[in-house]
Amino acid sequence: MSQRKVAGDAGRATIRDVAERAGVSVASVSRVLSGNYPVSEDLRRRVMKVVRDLDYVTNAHARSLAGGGTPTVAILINNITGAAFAHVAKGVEGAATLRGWLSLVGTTGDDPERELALVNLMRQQGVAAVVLLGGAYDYDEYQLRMARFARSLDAAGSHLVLVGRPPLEGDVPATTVDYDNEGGAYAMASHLLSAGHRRVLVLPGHAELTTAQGRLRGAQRAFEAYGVPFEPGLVRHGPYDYEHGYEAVEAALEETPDFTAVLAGTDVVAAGAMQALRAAGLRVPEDVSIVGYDDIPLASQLTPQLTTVHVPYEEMGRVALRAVADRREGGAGRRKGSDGDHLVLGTHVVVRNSVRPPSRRG
Amino acid sequence: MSQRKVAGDAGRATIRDVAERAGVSVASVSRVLSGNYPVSEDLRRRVMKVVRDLDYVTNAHARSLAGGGTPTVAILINNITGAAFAHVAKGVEGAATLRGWLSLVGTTGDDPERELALVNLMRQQGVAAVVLLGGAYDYDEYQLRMARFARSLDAAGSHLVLVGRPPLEGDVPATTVDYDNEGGAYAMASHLLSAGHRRVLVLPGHAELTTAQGRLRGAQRAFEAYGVPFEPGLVRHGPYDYEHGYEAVEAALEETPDFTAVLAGTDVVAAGAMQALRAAGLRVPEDVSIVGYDDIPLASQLTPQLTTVHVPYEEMGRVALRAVADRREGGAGRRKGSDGDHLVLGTHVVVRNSVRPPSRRG
DNA sequence: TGCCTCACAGAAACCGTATCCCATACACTC
DNA sequence: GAGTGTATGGGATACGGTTTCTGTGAGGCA
Repeated sequence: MSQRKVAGDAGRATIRDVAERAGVSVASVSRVLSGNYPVSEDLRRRVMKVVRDLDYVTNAHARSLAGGGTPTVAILINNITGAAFAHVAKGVEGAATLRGWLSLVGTTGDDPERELALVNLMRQQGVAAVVLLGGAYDYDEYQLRMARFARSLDAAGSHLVLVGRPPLEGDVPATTVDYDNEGGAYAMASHLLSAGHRRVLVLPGHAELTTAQGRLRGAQRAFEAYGVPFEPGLVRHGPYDYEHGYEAVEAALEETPDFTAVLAGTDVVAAGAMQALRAAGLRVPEDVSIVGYDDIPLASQLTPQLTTVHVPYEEMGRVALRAVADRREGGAGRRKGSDGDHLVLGTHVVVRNSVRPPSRRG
Repeated sequence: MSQRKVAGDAGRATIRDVAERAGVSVASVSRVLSGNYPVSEDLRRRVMKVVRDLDYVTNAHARSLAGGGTPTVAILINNITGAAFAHVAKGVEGAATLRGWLSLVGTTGDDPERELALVNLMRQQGVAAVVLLGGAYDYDEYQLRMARFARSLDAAGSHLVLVGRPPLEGDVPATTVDYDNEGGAYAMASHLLSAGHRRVLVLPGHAELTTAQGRLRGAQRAFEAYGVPFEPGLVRHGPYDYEHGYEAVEAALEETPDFTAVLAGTDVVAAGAMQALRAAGLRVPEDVSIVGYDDIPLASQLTPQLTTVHVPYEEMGRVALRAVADRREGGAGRRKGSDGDHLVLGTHVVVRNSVRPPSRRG
């Protein structure tokens, strides 16, 4: 009698099918599977056998609708291809999996419209948190947008986490996980200065990008600390990509060729810069020293291996997830403005082979 | 009266809240929002205003339980950090977004247990398809595992897509998107041979990895075509990473130092090989030529820029999603063994600066 | 032996949305 | 002015689980 149902089953088996076939109630099956209620060994065995026979899995949608369900974190990235972001995603994903959480990844392609659409989509999914990665432009509008997102998610019982972005001002329900951008740049610049370099080409990134601003500021502070005048003419802004590194060095060799070192805002920019120097017949590090920022795998795969600033991307991801999980377990009604809203991780210089004392090439 | 509900609302607003506040029925709200049923302009306005006021979004779980819902693709990756995989993921994600589909990413960490767990998790989520990326070991067990996955997903109305993995034998409901692994290796080896190289160090990858087997086979065929004896002693197997490239070259320089070119199984392996050659005082490409495989961004960021085989990773991702979408729209009851189960994309050699005719170093 | 407690199983009430089926109002036609 | 068709809104139900509430048999104790 129940054979017909099972045989002609086009879609997936339901909990009712399992119950019927095992000769027990639906409630019992649910209890065996979720395991949060005592059941007799006999019942468990009978149910599990049918579950295996039917290759049954519970319907996650129904489950989460009924109140149970796996918590989910959404990770929103500008560009899944960026090496740094991949590491953060890995950290989040790993920590999520460890707790049995699920993680979703969406890419925004640097488009604010898509970012908005994705945040809403994630809200529909009822995610426990939305993790936003990557640098942000245009400080004022950014603050407004993010504050709206934060409140909107908060009202829906979710939470916004900003990773590698500037923290939000005022009383906004969001968590920020950041690293010491300026401090890393300070240390990196100090490293060059203490090696004797005085004329340093600085490629901090886009002027509007907060990350670039921090890195530039750190470099400036180091110059001040060493009593070396900082030359605005040796600063060149541009995107964080290989091409910019190449072109910036090309232009600098034309206009201000007396620099003895390059302080790149990113390892990828450094790779481009290195290539341009070589194309101009200059040796690295004998003629020109060069340093990067981020410590992605590329840094140790270049020749010479790149001295750079290690940013704990993967740990940032883990920390972000832990912050969300703690908040969720530590009771929902957490006080606004409580501590732990802004976590800052440290960075450090990784010394490899791309820096030498300045030559007298100039 | 309804004020109490709205004001004290801890979680998110429901469609009922919206209906009540707008003074219409739940059904009407649903119809306004999904837009697949005629509603009067007046009704639409009233409902939309309340939706905005309450910042309401529909519950995706409830929606998909009730039959509607956004199709979702799951992407399962070994390691999110791998550059090639990131590009496939990007292709899938992009194509999915274009159709309004959602995409989920999970990482297996090369662990078959986790792979199984993830496939089940995705089955629970009711995904439209599961896309599995990356090379696979152990041919026999692999076939069995995948066949089980395929049938299991198929029974649940979902579908398995293998990308960059060997196709399944027999009558299994799965789609494979592949590229011409062997052909690319053949072309790459021919490139070296036609430049005059005869003693070539080959680093195809792990011997059990099907990708490595294909690349090795392609190289062998090229040697045969050129009438050059293929030396098994110049083949060194190992993982697809930087360290293997370095160590393999180090060892080869010790044992069989007369090679004039390196045919690396991967761009990353090539990077390691290049570094080891430099460490031994050899110049690339003046003393030793070197080629890679994959054409990831790294290839053009090395010095010299790497000649390599371009694999259309992103397109593979797009193609994979298109295959799933077509199948889903083209009626569920597609005949088994129908065409389109195995799609093969072409590759081509990208010539850069890492190959020269052999020197008489030896 | 009778009563009470405990351990477990079943029935039923939700969770939030889509949709089927029916009711109503209005415009038209004859 | 009655009858028919069309456009649109509402009520009820289904989706597949979880959980609360209730019921029942077995065992412990007097």
